[in-house]
Amino acid sequence: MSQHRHPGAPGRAGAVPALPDLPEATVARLPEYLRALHNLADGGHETVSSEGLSAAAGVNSAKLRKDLSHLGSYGTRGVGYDVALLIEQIEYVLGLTQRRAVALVGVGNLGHALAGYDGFASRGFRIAALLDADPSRVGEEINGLVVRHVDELPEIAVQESIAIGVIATPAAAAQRVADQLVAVGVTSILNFAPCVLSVPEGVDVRKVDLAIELQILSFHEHRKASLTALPGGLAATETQEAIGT
Amino acid sequence: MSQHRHPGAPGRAGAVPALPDLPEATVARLPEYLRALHNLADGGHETVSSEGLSAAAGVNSAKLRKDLSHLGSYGTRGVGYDVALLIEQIEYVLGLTQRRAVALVGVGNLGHALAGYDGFASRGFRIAALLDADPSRVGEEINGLVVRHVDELPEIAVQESIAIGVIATPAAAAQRVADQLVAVGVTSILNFAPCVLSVPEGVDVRKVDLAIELQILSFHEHRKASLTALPGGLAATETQEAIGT
DNA sequence: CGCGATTTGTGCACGTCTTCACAAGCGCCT
DNA sequence: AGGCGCTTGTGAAGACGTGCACAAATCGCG
Repeated sequence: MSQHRHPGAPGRAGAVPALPDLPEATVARLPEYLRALHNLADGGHETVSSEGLSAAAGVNSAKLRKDLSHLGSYGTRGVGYDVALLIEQIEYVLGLTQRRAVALVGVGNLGHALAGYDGFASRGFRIAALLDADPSRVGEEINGLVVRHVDELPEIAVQESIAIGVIATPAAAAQRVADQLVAVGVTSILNFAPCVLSVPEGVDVRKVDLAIELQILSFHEHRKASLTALPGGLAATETQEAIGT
Repeated sequence: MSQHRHPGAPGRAGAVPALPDLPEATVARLPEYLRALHNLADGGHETVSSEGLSAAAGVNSAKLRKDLSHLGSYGTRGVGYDVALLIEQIEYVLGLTQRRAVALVGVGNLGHALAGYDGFASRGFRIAALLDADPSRVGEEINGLVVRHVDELPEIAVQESIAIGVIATPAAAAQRVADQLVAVGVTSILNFAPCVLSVPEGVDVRKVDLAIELQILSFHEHRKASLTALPGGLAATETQEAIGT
């Protein structure tokens, strides 16, 4: 594919490709850059400036340049970044060069939607298994996959090389599922259940709580309301989403 | 007792009490504290120490105390925090004393699930309208609500006092929907579409992108794999990923 | 009534993240 | 070849967030 140098993917047999030690904040933005870059590539752009890309990703351009500089020097001064090369680099760093297998546990309301969400497949992931603890749900077919019982996890994990577990169960069941996932060697968990998971060191958990997002918005609504009600108190406190057009 | 002013004393109906100026990081954690507090209250606890609450919320206890101190002084040294009082205070600050009406736009795969998610109702929100641009979806009934066409938004917004808009449409439609929401006065948007929204100043947008969460986990998987490959080389799972040449 | 056990609230130091501003590098045009 | 305009990459400064460690406050008990 590329005759470009691969600083992140050296051919040295046995050597570990030195992953740059990226700041967490940068890691969290890379997927956004990646999405913007794919859009640009689809639009026929071959290069893009930090200004252009940062606008497409909704961030400050200096921040974007600093983020990218952590990956190495893939831009050309006076020109910008090669879109295809940058996509390749970010995908490599994010570990998306291999399609990771995801096990989704909990096929209720939300789980159903996640199972049918094609954004996973289109961005480097493969839902390899649907699991549920409820026997009445086992056997159901969703999107071409048959729901299996969560106790089958050990065999499935080996068979499918599960890399990531997604928990979409009720809160009460989440910790137990997390324990089961950890037991079969899963070290990355995405938790949609509204509860705190306790996992051993070395296991990464990310949490998505839909109600929390609304509550944060509610705070800002409340705050905006109280500000406009105050006489002469129009504080210019911007939030982070000022994306000019 | 302290003669502290109670910024959130819910007794005062007319005047809007000055909201403390909270750090964003604190605001983002308050909902988590609130959830933990509700659990404690259900469990019969009347008071809780910062140590106990922080464990239940999965954070450092010093951080918790600092967060709460921003709300005012609602703890008692030597005792802890009054659970009921703290719930009341946090709910007040987050603006949850009134049940906010949410309009959900996009009743596809994900939208369906969100419409049926009872976590919204149980945490202070009311899904007041389901909207879609697709005429073939209009009229469908989900969870007791009938899907209406998105062009009816203006009337619905007034009728239902919509406070928050949730966008669960495909990315291509999201900006248009956002514009429509802003046009009817919505100033808080939760966006599930994988794209950047451009909105006028004063409108808050929060974004939830499920694939991005997985990609962040993927990075850490990738990183862990490259690290464990260092000593002795047990990385049978991921060695093939460093195909460079 | 005073003392010790307990827990909050916070000053301080440290690390991370953001943003500005600009030198260095690159390509194009004359 | 040389100059000019454009863009990257980065040093430095400041804002923000975190966590330790401890004084101040409170309760219970003898």
